[in-house]
Amino acid sequence: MESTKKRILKASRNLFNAQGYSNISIRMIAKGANMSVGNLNYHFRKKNDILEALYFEMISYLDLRLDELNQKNINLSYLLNGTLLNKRKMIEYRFFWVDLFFLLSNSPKIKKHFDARLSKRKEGYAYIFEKLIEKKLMVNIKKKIELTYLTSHLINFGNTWLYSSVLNYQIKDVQNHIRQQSFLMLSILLPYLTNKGKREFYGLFSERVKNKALM
Amino acid sequence: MESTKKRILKASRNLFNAQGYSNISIRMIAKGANMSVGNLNYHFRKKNDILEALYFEMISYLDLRLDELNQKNINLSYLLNGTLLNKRKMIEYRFFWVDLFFLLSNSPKIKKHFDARLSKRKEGYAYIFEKLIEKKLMVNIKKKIELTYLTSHLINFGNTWLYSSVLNYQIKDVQNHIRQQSFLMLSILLPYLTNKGKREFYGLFSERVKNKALM
DNA sequence: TACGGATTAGGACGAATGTACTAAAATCTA
DNA sequence: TAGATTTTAGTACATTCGTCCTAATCCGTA
Repeated sequence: MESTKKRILKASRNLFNAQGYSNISIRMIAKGANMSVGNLNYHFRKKNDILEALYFEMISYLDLRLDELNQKNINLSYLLNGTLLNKRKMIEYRFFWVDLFFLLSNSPKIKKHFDARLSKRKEGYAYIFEKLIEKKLMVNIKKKIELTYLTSHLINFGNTWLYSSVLNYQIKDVQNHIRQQSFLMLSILLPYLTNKGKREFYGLFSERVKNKALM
Repeated sequence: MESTKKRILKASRNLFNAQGYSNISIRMIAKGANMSVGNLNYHFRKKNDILEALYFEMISYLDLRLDELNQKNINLSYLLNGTLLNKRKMIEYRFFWVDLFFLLSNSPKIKKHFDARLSKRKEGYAYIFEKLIEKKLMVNIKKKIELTYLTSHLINFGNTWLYSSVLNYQIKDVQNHIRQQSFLMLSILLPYLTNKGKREFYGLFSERVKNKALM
């Protein structure tokens, strides 16, 4: 029972990632999961139910990380690792991030959760800034509008890096790509780091990528 | 003859913007343009032909601006105005930028042009940086990797700001939204501006938005 | 072993899609 | 005005889609 559902979700995810949600039919999923259409329909009455199950599979992981934020020791190394973990999970469900607008407008349930998550993410970044400034890793940004801009850029990057990726590159080495994109994300913060912060950033940088080309 | 094609394109654009390319059928377009399906099919044999016509309608405008870059006097005011113009055009064809990945994968012709455009855009930014540094509006970035990051952020923002917008906001006042997004885009450059550059930026800022809230 | 609910398969249904075809109408040209 | 070409409308076609329905099968339990 349980394993059949998992089997369906796994097949769906693979097919969605390969060809996009709209291009995959119920019949293709059934074939991919080695079962009949009727059986598939027994476990998931609507195609949308599969989408929602996959979304919450992914987002519960991301939410967990967001909720734990205030128990963690925030520094650039932690941020990099967190970003790597998030991006790894996102790329497992990349079909979603590549088609975000369409999928959100087709599922009010997902849309609702996604919207509520936005304000939590903003709070998360405010907390991160606070801690980085405390540790003298980040400069104290005086102008409030600059802080708002910075937050927007980080949030938008989180939503769109995969979308941008599929537009601009053919991703060959997934792990390497995730590393690149994580550094690219952190680089939004870079000009607002103190010298101490910048040293930490470039330390992580040379440690992680070493002799790998970044572009 | 010519005006019939225009009528079809206009109706298509409106419908695509309102409901998305995939959700609009040939029959709906025909109804929107006050003509029969048969007639529509006479002017555009494939639905894809409409998409391609719309794309080149939009992109030829953007390409024009890109090609003229080296004849222009580059400063922050020029950049802001250019960004405003581009965004205005993009929002007229917003269906495209909200569904970019899907549409690119469905039209090799568009995909090819889009890819070729990427390197031209990179060159454009390199030219802009050069001119801004010459005029002591921007600091000379020593680390090459930082310059690469900066370029990526600008290009990705250009591709995804509309995508982000529909995710996070309900756009009510279009003109105001375009202004906000243009400043948000310029703010990517902000930490790399000299004091002179920063003054120019905030000068434009207070001049343009005055008493309008930005967020 | 017999019963009953859970699971599976297969097919049917109605709706919608993009495109092709045909004939009528409108417009242009000589 | 007569003939030819372009434009228009209406319909047909084949396909695909998500979902529903029914009957067969499996499997744990009494």
